[in-house]
Amino acid sequence: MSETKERILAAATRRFAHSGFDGTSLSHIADDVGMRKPSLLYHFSSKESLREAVLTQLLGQWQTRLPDILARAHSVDDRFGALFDEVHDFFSTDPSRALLVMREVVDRPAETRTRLGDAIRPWACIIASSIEAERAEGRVHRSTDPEAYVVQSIVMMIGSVVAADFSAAVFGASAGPEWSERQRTEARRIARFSLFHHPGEKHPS
Amino acid sequence: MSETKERILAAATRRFAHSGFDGTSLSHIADDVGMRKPSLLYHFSSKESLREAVLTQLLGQWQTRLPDILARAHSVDDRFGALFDEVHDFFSTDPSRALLVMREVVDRPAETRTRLGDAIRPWACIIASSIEAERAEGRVHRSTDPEAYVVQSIVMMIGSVVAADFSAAVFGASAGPEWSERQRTEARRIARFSLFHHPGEKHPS
DNA sequence: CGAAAGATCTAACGAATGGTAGACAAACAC
DNA sequence: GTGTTTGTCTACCATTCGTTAGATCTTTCG
Repeated sequence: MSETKERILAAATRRFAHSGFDGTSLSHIADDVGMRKPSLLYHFSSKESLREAVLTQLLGQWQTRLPDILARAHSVDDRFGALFDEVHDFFSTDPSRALLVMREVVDRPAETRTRLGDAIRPWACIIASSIEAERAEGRVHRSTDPEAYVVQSIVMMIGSVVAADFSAAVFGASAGPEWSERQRTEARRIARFSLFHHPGEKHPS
Repeated sequence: MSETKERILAAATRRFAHSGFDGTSLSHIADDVGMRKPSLLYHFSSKESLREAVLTQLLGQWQTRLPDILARAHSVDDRFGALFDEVHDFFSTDPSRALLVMREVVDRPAETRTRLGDAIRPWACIIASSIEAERAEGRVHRSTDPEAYVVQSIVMMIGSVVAADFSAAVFGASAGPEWSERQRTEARRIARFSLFHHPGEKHPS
């Protein structure tokens, strides 16, 4: 892919994530790149094809990182923490990813069910059945619903990234890496404590 | 408010939630109500004022239900479960509410920080400090970050409603009340187990 | 050099959008 | 009855949007 196309794609990704597809005009993107609208359409034949390219790139990045994620989840001692951090990092290092996923889900439900669904289903099912196995052996809470648990975990990761600035304002905290880190830590703690049995640490005294 | 205005407001709420503000034209809303665009603008002077009215109504519904929520959270034995169910019900009984909140957060971050933030801050802080108190007395996990916990809980409730149809498709489940109920139950379980100490139920034998 | 290909530009088009002007009709006030 | 208010309409306007046509400039290649 030519360097120009990549710059257009980067600008479009940022704009679509930030303002939404309908809220972004080709002129906006063209301005970001430093060219005129028709020049942009020379590289991408239509606005729709630009959306396609943005989504394809996002899913590509996801598929590229998948092996790393699964490998680290098997090699490391703390499989759960490693898996959680990897997935969370994918979205938090570039919040545009979280915003794009969320916007696609709500703006184009039908298309997203197949396109995004197919990309997520494999490992979502693997993780769910893995949790189910642990549940059968009594290592995770008996009342756990593995599939619903996976959904809620993903929702927490994406949602907390998307709402980071807003949630910081609610509590009068300054939005930034510190607040994001608190969210990440708490999300991981919630995911872990709600899944595994923990020794009662009541009355630490 | 006149009955006509209410019908317009209802249609606008549905459209804004479903297709977004930018993705909705006044003609769409007018068609839903069964009138022409200028007639609609007779009741709401501009599209922006319509958005304002939709948001005001949503916040009004929230403020109206607040007393019930807090009252039930104090009268009932299971305060936590009652509070969770009340808030969750608010969004799940009318998913448009969840969609609208989310869209406002991502589409108009600056305005939302003050408008929505002011509406949520009071009780979010109350709950957070209430959790903090329980934490100090050792009734909730010591590692809990109360403010971050509240954020994650809200994110779970809103996010799982917004993504309900999509998540059902991922796991091949049929989207519907059954799937929603599984999500709600699991979200509540996650929120509860990650907050309170629980007796080890390992090896139930 | 000269032709071809690649990339960007200006100009414009058709469609859709938010909004306005003003006619028209029904309901109400006096 | 007559005037006024209320509500809906048709027609239109200005703007913006995605897209196309075609000229212009640059680079490549023989």
